[in-house]
Amino acid sequence: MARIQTDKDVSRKEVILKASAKLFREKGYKAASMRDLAVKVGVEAASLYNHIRSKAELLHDICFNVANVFFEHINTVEASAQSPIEKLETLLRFHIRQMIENFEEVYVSDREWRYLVDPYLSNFQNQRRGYRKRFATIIQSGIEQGQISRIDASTAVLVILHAISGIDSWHRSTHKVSGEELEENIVTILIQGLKK
Amino acid sequence: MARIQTDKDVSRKEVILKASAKLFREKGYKAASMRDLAVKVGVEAASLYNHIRSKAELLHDICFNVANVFFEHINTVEASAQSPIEKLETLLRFHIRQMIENFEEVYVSDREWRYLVDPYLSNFQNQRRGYRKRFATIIQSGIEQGQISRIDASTAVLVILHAISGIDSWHRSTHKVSGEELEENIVTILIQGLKK
DNA sequence: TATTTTAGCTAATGAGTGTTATTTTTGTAC
DNA sequence: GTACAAAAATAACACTCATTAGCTAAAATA
Repeated sequence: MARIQTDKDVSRKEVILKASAKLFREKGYKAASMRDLAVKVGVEAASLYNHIRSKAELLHDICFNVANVFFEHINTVEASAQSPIEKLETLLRFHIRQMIENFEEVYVSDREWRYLVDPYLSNFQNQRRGYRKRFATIIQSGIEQGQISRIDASTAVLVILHAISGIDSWHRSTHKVSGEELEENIVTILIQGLKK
Repeated sequence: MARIQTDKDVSRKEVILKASAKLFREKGYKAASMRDLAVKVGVEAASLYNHIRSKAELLHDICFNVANVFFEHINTVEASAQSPIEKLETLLRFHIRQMIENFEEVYVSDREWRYLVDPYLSNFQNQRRGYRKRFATIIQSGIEQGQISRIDASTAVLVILHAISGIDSWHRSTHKVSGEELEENIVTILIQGLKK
């Protein structure tokens, strides 16, 4: 009988959550089975239910944990005294770093959220829409102040956010470029492209 | 007994293929069942097998049809007399237009290819790698000719290709921006960002 | 019209799914 | 060592899945 390993403050649920993020990223939420997860954790499938309520709960926790991190960050950015284009760069760099440092969770939250069930699904979609709107508002004020060239702000948001999600390919390929280099390259391409 | 509707030259398999692309885009390959597909086509699930070999075959056909279109296009671009940055713009515009006009198939090929099974999976991955390499080579020669600023070419490819996949959100949302506007916006952001 | 081919149906199969109730084992405090 | 709670295992459940077999009706061909 193999117990779930837990170092210090890490609860068994957190161990399962971490493993599920990796599994969902590798196979996709629907294709990942609780038996797969059990193997990763080193335990029988049914035993997982001593610590979690359902498979859906795992996805839910991953998605909303990630969403909260980004929401807290944009709060501080909006409250700061930076210029629009500086704010934009701060947001962009935060996204890139999150994608690198917290890869599995951010990736799952980005690609698998659609398998959330209501009411969490609608909730998540609303949050997502809200975030993008606030992002677009920053770009819009950059345009109005003449710092950013006259493009459709919401298109710019889509381009930026999806460009960042491209990091997954970098993450999987053999890391020929360092995280710092990657960050600088992306910032160069996207910020320069927006500057007037 | 309800027959599958076919206008003139469209075979019943093609009707099923089209419906499956839409279904796979909406629900994801794994979450989409043959019973779902049967409903969409207006027939019993088992009847589908008079025209197709398997669910896997549908995904395979979608992915490789799309891949072939892009391969043929990059062949003509490489053979053309355009400058690197013009080639880049041509490729970019083609991607955008394909994403708009051929949305379901391109989207599925982009997001669901990982559910292909070997040997098709490896095959597809190799093609994909090859395409990106050729894309990166064009950017690289643009850098060497001083048209494009000195960034990592393969990162630029990732940014561009993923930025385009962001169009799905536009496609789903209420089309507030026209296809042409969208194209111009994206080209502005990405090409200007690369120009020296 | 008679015959063959195509395309649909119903029914069933076996494998895999998330999850549960129940029982057994483990670690810990007295 | 005994008692107790936490965490594991076992076995089973009700479902869904892609796919096959066998049969029938409709369409195409002659």
